[in-house]
Amino acid sequence: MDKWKLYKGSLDTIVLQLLGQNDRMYGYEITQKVKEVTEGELEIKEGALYPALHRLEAKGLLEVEVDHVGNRMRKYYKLTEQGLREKDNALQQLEDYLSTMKKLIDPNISFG
Amino acid sequence: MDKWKLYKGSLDTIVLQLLGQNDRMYGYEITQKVKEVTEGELEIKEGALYPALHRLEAKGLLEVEVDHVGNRMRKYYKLTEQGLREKDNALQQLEDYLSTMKKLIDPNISFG
DNA sequence: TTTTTATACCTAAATTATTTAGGTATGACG
DNA sequence: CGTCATACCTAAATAATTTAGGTATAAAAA
Repeated sequence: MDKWKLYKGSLDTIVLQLLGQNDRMYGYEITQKVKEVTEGELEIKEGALYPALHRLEAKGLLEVEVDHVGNRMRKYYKLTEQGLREKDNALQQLEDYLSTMKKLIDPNISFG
Repeated sequence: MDKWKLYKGSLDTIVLQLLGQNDRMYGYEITQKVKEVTEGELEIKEGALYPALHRLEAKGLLEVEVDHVGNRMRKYYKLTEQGLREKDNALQQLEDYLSTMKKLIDPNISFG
């Protein structure tokens, strides 16, 4: 489905937001959390998520901590101070996006 | 600015919506209308718009009528019947996008 | 016990939507 | 005469995603 084409560009925002709510999370956990919270409506692909995490880390917005559960690796990510600011920024951008779309699409829509 | 990265994927929706409101419009007019309605917040690039119009036409969502004002060409686009349905569909998708983002981002946001 | 499913990480190639950066030409204004 | 607004267009580069793999451990099912 190309049903989710609107999400293009939203992944970073989602990741930053979840890490704002949960202090630290690992990649696989994020995919599951998103599926759970959205009741299966949105599925984050690993092929999109892992590169995104690496990108955000490279930009200094996330920091990593590698843990082990048994023999299995987990890479926990958390917001840096800069990431915290960027999270708020991303939220503001989402609101701006909304208000702009509203202007373009009103009066047909009820953004509730 | 990558400020508008969230708009990626929204262009078709915007075009369909404007044509739902205005019966027929030509490309340049759309760029101006968007600038006007959003008070300069969003600027549709011609390099994005014209290919999008051609794509939507190829999909059978728009039909063209070529007019002339003096010697200058205008290609007016209007929704086909299929385009009208797809317009409503796109609107629904936008609302779905919103409700999904709300689930992910609540309780921090007030989508008003 | 063997196979499958879930967990957990990853990358490369293809796809898609955009921006950037042009090009062509007419008409209006100074 | 030159510049700016109008009006169309495309090609190359950029960016974010999907698709389609790969590796390996742990748990559940057959």
